[in-house]
Amino acid sequence: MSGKVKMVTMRDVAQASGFSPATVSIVLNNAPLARYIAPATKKRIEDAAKKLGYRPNAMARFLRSRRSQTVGVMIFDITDPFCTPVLRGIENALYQSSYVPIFADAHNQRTRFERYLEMLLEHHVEALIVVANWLFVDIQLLADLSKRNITAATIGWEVPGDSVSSVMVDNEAGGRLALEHLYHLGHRKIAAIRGPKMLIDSGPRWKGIQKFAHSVGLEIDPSLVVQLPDELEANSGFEGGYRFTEELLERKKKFTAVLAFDDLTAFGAIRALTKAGVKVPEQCSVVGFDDVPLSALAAPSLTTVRQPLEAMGNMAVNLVVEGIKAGLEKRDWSISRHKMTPELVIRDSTRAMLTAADD
Amino acid sequence: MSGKVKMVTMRDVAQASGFSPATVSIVLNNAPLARYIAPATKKRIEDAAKKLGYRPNAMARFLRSRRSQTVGVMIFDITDPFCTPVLRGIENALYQSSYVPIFADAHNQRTRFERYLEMLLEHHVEALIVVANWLFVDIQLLADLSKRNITAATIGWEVPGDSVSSVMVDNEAGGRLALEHLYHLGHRKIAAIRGPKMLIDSGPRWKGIQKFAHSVGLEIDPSLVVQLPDELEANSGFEGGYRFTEELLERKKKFTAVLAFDDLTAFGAIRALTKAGVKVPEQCSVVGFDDVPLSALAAPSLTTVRQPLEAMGNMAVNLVVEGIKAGLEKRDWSISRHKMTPELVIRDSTRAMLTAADD
DNA sequence: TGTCTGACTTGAAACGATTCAAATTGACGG
DNA sequence: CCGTCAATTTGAATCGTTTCAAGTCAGACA
Repeated sequence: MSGKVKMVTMRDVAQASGFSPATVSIVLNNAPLARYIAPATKKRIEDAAKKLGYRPNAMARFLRSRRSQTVGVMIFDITDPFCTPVLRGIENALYQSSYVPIFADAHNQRTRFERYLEMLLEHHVEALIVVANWLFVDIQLLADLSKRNITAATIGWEVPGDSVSSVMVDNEAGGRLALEHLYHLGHRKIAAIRGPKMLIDSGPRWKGIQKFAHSVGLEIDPSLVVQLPDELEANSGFEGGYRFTEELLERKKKFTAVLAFDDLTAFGAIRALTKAGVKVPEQCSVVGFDDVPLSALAAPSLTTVRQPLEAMGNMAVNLVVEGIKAGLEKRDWSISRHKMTPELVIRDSTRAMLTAADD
Repeated sequence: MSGKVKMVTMRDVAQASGFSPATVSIVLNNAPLARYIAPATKKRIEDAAKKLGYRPNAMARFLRSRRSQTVGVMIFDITDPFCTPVLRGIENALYQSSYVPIFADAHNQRTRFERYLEMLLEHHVEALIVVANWLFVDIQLLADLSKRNITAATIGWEVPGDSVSSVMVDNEAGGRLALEHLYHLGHRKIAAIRGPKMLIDSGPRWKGIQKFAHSVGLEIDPSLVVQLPDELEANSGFEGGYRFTEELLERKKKFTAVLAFDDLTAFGAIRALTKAGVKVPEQCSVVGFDDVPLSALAAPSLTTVRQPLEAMGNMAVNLVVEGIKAGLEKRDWSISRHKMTPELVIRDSTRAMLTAADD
């Protein structure tokens, strides 16, 4: 149908401008040597390039310069609403740095993770960013990357050793914020749905809660505490929240607030409460964690502890870009672990206790 | 830190196995010529490759064979919940075909779209898939792609001309399903929030509604119909739904159901109704369109017309993969336009009219 | 013995860019 | 008129694969 358009190569630009390919390369890339090129020459070359519609061939460029302008972005499950803002943050920061993201979604499966890793390596990504929030697969493989001089960063997870940078929220501070909020609203009988043991976030988040409770002399009734099981189903948070809230209700112990492990869990809890005829927030407050996008839209909108997801994506990119630069300049460089500060977002799912209440 | 690991090239495999690079290439790619290679040779080469941990260099391969194993995926706004399932569908299908997606998010901005297009071309993607649901940017540029022999497909939008395939939902059928449902529940005073004029979906969806109304002799009161403005804000659907429902309520005309343009609009409507003290679904039913992931989780969960989003992503990939194949074999090939059938998903935001009602 | 078949393998030329060491040029001081 | 120097520009090698036309070689056949 269409007459195959011949690709415009650097040769063509050289011919058109009357200089050699070497010069063209130097000018168009603004290489160090460009300092010595006469301004008139530069102009002629640039004009020729524009007129011909020259577009550098990223592949050919890589072959010589070892730079693919490409970064692997491995998401463990794009279906999880947590991931979208993070991805946005990553994408945006990469765009600023003129890198192009190669997208991989592991679907929470180890084999898929491995195969994608393989593919990313074949495509010679200059760095790898892994978003691994709700994840039950070990990612030790990442440690090997540093051997190949590929900088890597994880978001929402940490890899032991000193070869992978990471960006996480300060879970302990977040846990504290959540309980503090309920406490100040006057709640004392507080149920809690803890995160699965295997999740890295669960521990610190709970610790923050306990610390605050202790600091104000609040006792958390163990019979009002449940823990999500280790599962890797998508949306298992919602299901879990629903099921365990039902269980809490069946125990017939009174509570006026629920501290959910994350937003999805919170939605599950709200659903269970509503179904049981308990009005949120009138009769029971619920607070989540993460502030995934739908939390603002849901009815009632969710009070939650916000992770700065987009900023975390940004941060991870900045880290690996620094790593890439260091590698190029053969500078020393060491990984870093970032803890971002969470923020309480107050919406409609929590409410102050009526004066009548307490004990 | 780490001792730079030398890359294993095909040369190394050749040396190790005692054959020439040419033979190695033929064997490892299972090229046509492999028919003539002795089985013993194949085995030795494959063993050597495995032992050395050989990994083909995608870039070098491209340079010669013109195959990048790469497909561009341009999303107009990943923040829109509509996009996630589509992306999942695309990713999954590409993975099956051993293509790697290069991810681009236009943020609904023309300049960004153009720049990304440029970058994708530099990376020599073999095809391009564009997800463009809530989009106010013209994508005529896509037509140029066919000149470069790059097959393209759009999801949720159509490009005039015969150079770009497309996958859309059958909006007219969907509109019909929505109204039909409300009608069968006994609703007669139905408010409608139409989509923005510039959106390609708005027209057909409304047409489906009107056709059904006409077929059962239902009159849709024009004073109960509003139309969303042309805006490109993220979540403008939610805002719009909220604002226009408030407006409808102010008009003091009674209605028992709302036909929202899409799910986000529906959530906005529900929020406005709830705020005004109108209970959903007890006093007013609301039906959406799309079935974005959060529709199942929200409270009340949303009755909606489902677009098979993941399948649409799949479909688009199949189309472009066929296009790529045809191009390689120099076969003729022409684009196609697919209309997927929508499906009514009944959840908790709609309810049958009480007998007392009507007129 | 010489030639002819297959049946396998391979040499060498691309592909499009980058990178230095080296070439060219013109001017200038001696 | 020559040597030197600074200011520009370039030749040619190289990156790792793929691709055919062409090579090798053992045995079969005349």
